Amino acid sequence: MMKDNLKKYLEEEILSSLDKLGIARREIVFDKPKEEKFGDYSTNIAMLLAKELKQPPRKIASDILERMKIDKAKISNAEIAGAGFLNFFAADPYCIARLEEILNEGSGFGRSAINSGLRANLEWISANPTGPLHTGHGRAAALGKAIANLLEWTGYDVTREYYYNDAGNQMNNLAKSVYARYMQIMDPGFEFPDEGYVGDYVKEIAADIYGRHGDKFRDNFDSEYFKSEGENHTFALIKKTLERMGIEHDVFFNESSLYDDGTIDRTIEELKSRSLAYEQDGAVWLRMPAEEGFQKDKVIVKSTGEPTYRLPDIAYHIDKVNRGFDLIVDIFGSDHGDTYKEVLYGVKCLGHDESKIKVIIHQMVTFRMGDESVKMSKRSDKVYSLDELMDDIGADATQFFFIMRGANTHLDFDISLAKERSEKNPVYYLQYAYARICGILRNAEVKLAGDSVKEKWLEALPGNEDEIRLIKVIDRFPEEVEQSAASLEPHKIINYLNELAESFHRFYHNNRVVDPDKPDVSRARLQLCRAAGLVFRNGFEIIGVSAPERM
RNA sequence: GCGCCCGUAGCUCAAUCGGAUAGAGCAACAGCCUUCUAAGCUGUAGGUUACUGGUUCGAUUCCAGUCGGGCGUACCA
Repeated sequence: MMKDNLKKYLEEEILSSLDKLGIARREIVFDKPKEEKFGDYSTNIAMLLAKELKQPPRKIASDILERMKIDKAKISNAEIAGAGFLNFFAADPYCIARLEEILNEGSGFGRSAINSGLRANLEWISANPTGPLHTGHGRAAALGKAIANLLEWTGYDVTREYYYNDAGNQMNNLAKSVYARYMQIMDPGFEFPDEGYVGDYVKEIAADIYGRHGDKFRDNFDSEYFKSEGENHTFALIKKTLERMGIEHDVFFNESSLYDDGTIDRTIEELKSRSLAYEQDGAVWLRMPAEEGFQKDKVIVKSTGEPTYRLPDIAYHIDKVNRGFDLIVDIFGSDHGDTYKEVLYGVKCLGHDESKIKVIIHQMVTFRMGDESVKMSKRSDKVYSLDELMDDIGADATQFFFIMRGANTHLDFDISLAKERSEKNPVYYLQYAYARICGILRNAEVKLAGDSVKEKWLEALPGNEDEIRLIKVIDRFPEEVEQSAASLEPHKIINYLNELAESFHRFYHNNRVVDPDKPDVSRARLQLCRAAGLVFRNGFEIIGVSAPERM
């Protein structure tokens, strides 16, 4: 890729300097300095060598620099600064020439092939069908959507997966809840179960059943029927919400399939035969050794004969490993922070490679409406659903807010703020920049009608400070995508897009793009705008928000 | 009690294997629209990176301890 040229070129030059100095080759790491005066690329190699060579870092830097052949067409300036940093400044003409390549790449600009040929599995949300998704699911939902995109942009073939369980107590509870609401239609005094699901959706399911079957089930609790009605209706709600968020899973993996094909039984036997599990008090316990950091053994099969969630989870992860993925990503809330370790341990001690499994633990989101905290429990009737959140602040802002911060930080989400002052919403800062670009292009169609881009349009670009800075930010997009994908942190893309918007807004403010008196400059700047717009569109696609052409 | 995570400007958060003067947005203050969208731009102010000690050329980052918050610590998921 062209964008690597400068870095690779500098790396080669430095390595060849090291050769001349008789210093062993090693990895040269370049940073993008925080401040412009420190250049576009910076390396601390001289400081790292100081101890080994027992020489002052600045002298080493000077030795290296003297032996480098600096091509002025690429690097306008190279200098030693601070404690011994080597700073390099990209030459303006070189940057400007990049524009043409970027525009040629088009919607592919930012994609890379570093992971092509590899397969990734991303499993997230995975809520059981006992109720609609609530705001507590939002962060994982939004993170997963963006991370799946990031992985695809670096070449992975991504399988988006949803794991669920439609058996067990929770579903029985849903069946009882639906039945109680059904009975209450005919007999308002009918008792509702203590632990029942109180959400309105349960009433709607009951009303639907009553509408179709009348009193057919009066005093006749067909648990399987009510369970299946509950599941179907609830899953429809969940999928509708996901669709609205722009999330589509490729695989819905039903936990019960692990029972049906005997996987669960085989897993138990294997654990027992390897003495990794034992029976006690009528239950089966998994040994959780203190050396691995565990506190005590855990039950994997209850004395009732029913497995706890850990056992199928272990079997499920082994299944994913066996499916041959090169990368397996799970996204959980911090309430699962301990249990995933147990699952990984189970996978490992049964002899499977757990190193391909990466677990993202996101911290809890604190929702509030002004000063009032918002509860998210499914068993409370004051649930704030993901749908309601999207109704209130829009799907874009919802997606954006959930991923704008690192997953591993506690997120404070003031819904009333996002509602009341949505025009102050950071997502609009980015989208507005894009809408502005579209506005300029529309204007150009009118004012510069009939003109087309010439072969040598680049020469007309004045190349002032605002333009050069904007180009440099645009050019960084591919490596930002790579880094963001490698660390599975979509918020980095948002930080980057923020920088892009800032550069663009400043450029826009100081430079008239469409000027019929200067058609060549206009066309050159239009191309710059197109390149910026391209990165916004591609960036929005990754983080999962829309690219509005008007606002 | 024990384990994991977090603690950075008034608020919400960044900070690229440990790097240069710790950065944005919001809120505050002062400016900028006869010009492609002012949902914008420019400037000012705002900090003992919770605290203490350690490791080193250099620590928000790594280590130990203390304090504060979140989540776990179920034969729930």
